[in-house]
Amino acid sequence: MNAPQMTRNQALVFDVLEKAEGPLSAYTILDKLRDQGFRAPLQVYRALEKLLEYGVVHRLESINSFVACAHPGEDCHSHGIVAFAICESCGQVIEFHDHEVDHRLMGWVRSQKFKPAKTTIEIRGTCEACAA
Amino acid sequence: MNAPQMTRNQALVFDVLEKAEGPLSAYTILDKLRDQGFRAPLQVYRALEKLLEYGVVHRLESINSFVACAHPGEDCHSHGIVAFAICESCGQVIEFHDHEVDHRLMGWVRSQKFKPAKTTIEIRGTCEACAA
DNA sequence: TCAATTGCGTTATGCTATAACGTGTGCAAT
DNA sequence: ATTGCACACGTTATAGCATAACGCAATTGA
Ligand SMILES: [Zn+2]
Ligand SMILES: [Zn+2]
Ligand SMILES: [Zn+2]
Ligand SMILES: [Zn+2]
Repeated sequence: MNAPQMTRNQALVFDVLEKAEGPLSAYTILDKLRDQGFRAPLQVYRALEKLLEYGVVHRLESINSFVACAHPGEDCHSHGIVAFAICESCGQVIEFHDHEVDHRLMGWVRSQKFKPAKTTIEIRGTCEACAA
Repeated sequence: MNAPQMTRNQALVFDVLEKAEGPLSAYTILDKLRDQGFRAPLQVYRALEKLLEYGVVHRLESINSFVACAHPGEDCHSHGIVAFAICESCGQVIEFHDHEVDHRLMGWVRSQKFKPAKTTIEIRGTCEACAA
């Protein structure tokens, strides 16, 4: 999925996510866009839905938050499963990919004749900087 | 974490999960336990919190639901990262483990000096029986 | 022009999860 | 026995996350 042309709302939401230090919840995004005329959650969720489709934003299932893709231009859909390490102390997120992990999971999936649609890999813990 | 002795509420919640065909939300569990005297979400969430500690229940982050461990007696904490394949059609969940995946992820984590606390691997898609 | 599609705004609602307070019970130290 | 603590429990209220349903406006393509 390639981004055709972002609408105003999509661009505003994406901009907020790109400039953020870490992942943001939909309601946090909403608050940051009140001055630009955002009034309701749906404005954010509808924009996010498209940005997820375009592959320029990722959803972190384990913390109900969203983050801009760390590999712009590479088209995350093409480089396999995306994994995230989430620091529960500072909120920083590291996005990475591991082809061997993809390979093992897809092997298992094949062996079960399971048809994967969306795969989530999220490691929550403490980043190096935050380590005690 | 080994289960010392379940309280009444914990046993009721666990029983519901064990007898269920698939994962259940906290509120669905609540509804199923109204006849046993459950009135409020906290009764369910508090029981779930303990059951998760004991390792006899897993939380599926991507669908905000809970499922009884498919490998009773093995102590899921001991056999590494737990992964789930979730059929979005019939709701069935397959719990599995792959040491190579663990190994790769833990290798990455070490290389980043990231300290993992809890890792989520969830594959949403369609199971063999539900395939078109 | 007409119909279909898409984005948008608004209101209302539903689902998920926790805060805060108080009660009762079991158990150990004094 | 009394005191203090830990823990489970019950209840009410609130916070946080997400979508349904309606109507309007702009775009596009037949
Ligand atoms: Zn990405
Ligand atoms: Zn950190
Ligand atoms: Zn398990
Ligand atoms: Zn199925």
